[in-house]
Amino acid sequence: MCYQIAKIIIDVPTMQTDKPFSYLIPEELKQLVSVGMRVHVPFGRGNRLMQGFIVGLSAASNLTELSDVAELKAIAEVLDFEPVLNSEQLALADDMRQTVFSYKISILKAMLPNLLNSSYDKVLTTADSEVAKTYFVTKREIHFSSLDTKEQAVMMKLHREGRINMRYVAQSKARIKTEKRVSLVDKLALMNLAITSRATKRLAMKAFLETQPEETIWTYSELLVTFSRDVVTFFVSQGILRLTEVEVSRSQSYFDQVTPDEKKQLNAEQNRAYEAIVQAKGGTFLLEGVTGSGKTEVYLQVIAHALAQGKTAIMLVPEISLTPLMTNRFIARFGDRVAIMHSGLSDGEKYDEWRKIVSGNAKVVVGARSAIFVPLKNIGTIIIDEEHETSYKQDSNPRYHARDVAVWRATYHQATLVLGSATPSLETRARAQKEVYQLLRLTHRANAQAKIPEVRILDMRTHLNDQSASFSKVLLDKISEKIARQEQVVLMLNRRGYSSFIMCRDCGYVPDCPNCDISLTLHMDTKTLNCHYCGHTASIPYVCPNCQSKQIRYYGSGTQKVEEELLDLIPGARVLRMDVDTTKKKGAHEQILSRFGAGEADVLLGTQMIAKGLDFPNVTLVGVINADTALNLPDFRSSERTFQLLTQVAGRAGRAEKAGEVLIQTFNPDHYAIKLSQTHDYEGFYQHEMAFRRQLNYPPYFYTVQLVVSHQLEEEAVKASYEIMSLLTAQLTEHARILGPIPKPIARTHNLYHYQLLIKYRFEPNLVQVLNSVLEMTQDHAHKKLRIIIDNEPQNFM
DNA sequence: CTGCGATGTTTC
DNA sequence: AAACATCGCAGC
Repeated sequence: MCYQIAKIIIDVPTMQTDKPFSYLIPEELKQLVSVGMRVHVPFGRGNRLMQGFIVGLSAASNLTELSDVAELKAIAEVLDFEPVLNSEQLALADDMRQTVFSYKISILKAMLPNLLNSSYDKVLTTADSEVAKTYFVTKREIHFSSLDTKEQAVMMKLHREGRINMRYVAQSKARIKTEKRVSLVDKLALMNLAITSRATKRLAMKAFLETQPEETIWTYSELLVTFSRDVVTFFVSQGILRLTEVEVSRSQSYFDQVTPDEKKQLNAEQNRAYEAIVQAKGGTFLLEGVTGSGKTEVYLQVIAHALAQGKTAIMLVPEISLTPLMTNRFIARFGDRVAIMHSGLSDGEKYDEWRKIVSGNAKVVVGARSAIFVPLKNIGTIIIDEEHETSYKQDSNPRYHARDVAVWRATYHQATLVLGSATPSLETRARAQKEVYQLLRLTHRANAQAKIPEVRILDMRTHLNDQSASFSKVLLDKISEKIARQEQVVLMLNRRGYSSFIMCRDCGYVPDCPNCDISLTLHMDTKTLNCHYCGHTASIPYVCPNCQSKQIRYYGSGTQKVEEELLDLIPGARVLRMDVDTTKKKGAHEQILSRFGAGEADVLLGTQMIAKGLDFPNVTLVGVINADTALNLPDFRSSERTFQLLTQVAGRAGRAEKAGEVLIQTFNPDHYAIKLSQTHDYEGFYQHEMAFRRQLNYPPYFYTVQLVVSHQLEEEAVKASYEIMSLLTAQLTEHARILGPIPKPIARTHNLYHYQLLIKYRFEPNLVQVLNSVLEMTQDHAHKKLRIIIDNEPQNFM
């Protein structure tokens, strides 16, 4: 069969272009192309080159939609020797298009490492000698993207006048890793260089360089350890040092540092779960195991079993748990058959890991959400740890849930799917109840000496402490006691609703973002006020714009403030703080944890991020400063979140032979989410919460779809959301409930007003069709500038 | 009538 | 997304 025409999805994410376009396959490419490859094709009136994916091939005779084959344009370039998307991934994308309301191209791109996305540019040349003299002095060609907007405007004008030629280029991004090197090129100049005695840093570097022979080469980063960037730049500008970039390989070295380990003996419960999973031919399991019950060991052995069968495995963990500590357990067990996929990797490293998977060298993939798409063949098992984590749902397009993709892929491969958690999501637990999933329980800690910690709830209304807003006396005394016994303490601050800001002490003025309905966040590192939604920055005022007072005070983040208070109350306590501020730098997260593990601090104070997976035997006290801040959020899952968080963090205490204690401070001691976490009673919580969900028709009894309508003008947003609501009411069955439209909790961001609608339904055969008609409606003439987001099973309502 | 900016249309 | 077409309006 000789195919002449390729169906191609173009890299333009709009409704109108969300369909395959037909292109001729030039004779010389006929042997090269196949489905799943990337190509560059001329697109649109200007024939600019765009990347596309071949999703189908056909003979010319099958072409019915166009009258003349000659009207088709031809593929310009084939980018791959082998398809980058296999048939499974293409089929998955087809199905996801039906459930995830996002464009096909966005779904396809989500499946691939970023490096495989082309970058686009225009190259300018000129035959006009006058233009050449003014603009093309140093080079014959100019890359459009290298110009600033003013210059770009000039070039556009010259192009319109026909004095400049424009050529489109599209490029698959560079795959070469480089490293900056610094070499000493002119020692003579160094000797003659006069530096004033006040420039001590420069003098220090000069003195150092004088001891080095000419032609010495350092890596840039190595020099930066001792000298600041400014100083190095100074010597470069003097022509004494030269900066160069060299290619280096991204070879993985992380396997060498890990000592291999052997499988551990499973206890009776673990073994029962293991046997149930490996005996099964496919199907989904819910592994509900208390914190510390050894779920990971079960996962490891399930994976080992799959490998022994010649199959492969995907292991998903939440991004935040994807630490070297965690991945090393997999590397220790499976060696270089493991590929790691997480956001900390550079695009190049991700690409290398992806290559390792495509080539078949990796058999086990450990990664965060997006790792669910990896092109492993012959998958035997997929495991999702901490399956209740909301980070498995992507909160930007394409809004897929990794759990749903996992179910699809497990079915495709007839693989077993294991969902593990100490506190499963209600949706999952309910499916286990209905025996859609098979429920397996681990009720004991794997380490027989480790006991489930004792939890005390402190009613902050009766434990108020005049010395401190954050700490009750009971908690303070306990912390001091533990420090005295040289044991360690983990303190968690439920951060939601806290961030640093500035406020006028006299009139209470708090600066807010001009584009969004939210106050600006203080960033001490840049000394600016930033908006977390739209990125707007403003400088810190010295004088209150409202009352001209100079009494402007800085309010630190919750953790910062609590740290200050703690140091005030227990002088000499060694505290490590872990929050967004202290973990911004790459590797900072691990560094803090390893310092704490090494006993360099008595107290680890942090936000939610310390609730997961930490395993420090010397931690005997866990304190929760404010258990309830998430409880009052306008989200029907707030109780579930609170219960999960408290249970997770309580699990950090008493991991070894020393008994652990947990103290939870709260203003809502009678709330069931808090009370039931005291007894680690997940099943009790499940029953209670299910009754609540049933009463209010929330998931898992009902499915939900959220629609968010945004427009610059509030009345337009309101108008459109009412139109959508009437469309929905007319087309859905009378069993569907439509809530709203109501303004979003943060009603305005990016200068757009947001209104939301929530559809709750149990069975709506036409739902996909109806929602697509909503999408079409919003593309209408009358609805320009209207933005709409359709979120199937939303996880966040903020 | 010319020249532009804003707005709309189309992309195999 | 971005080029190109079209519309409408200011300036002569």
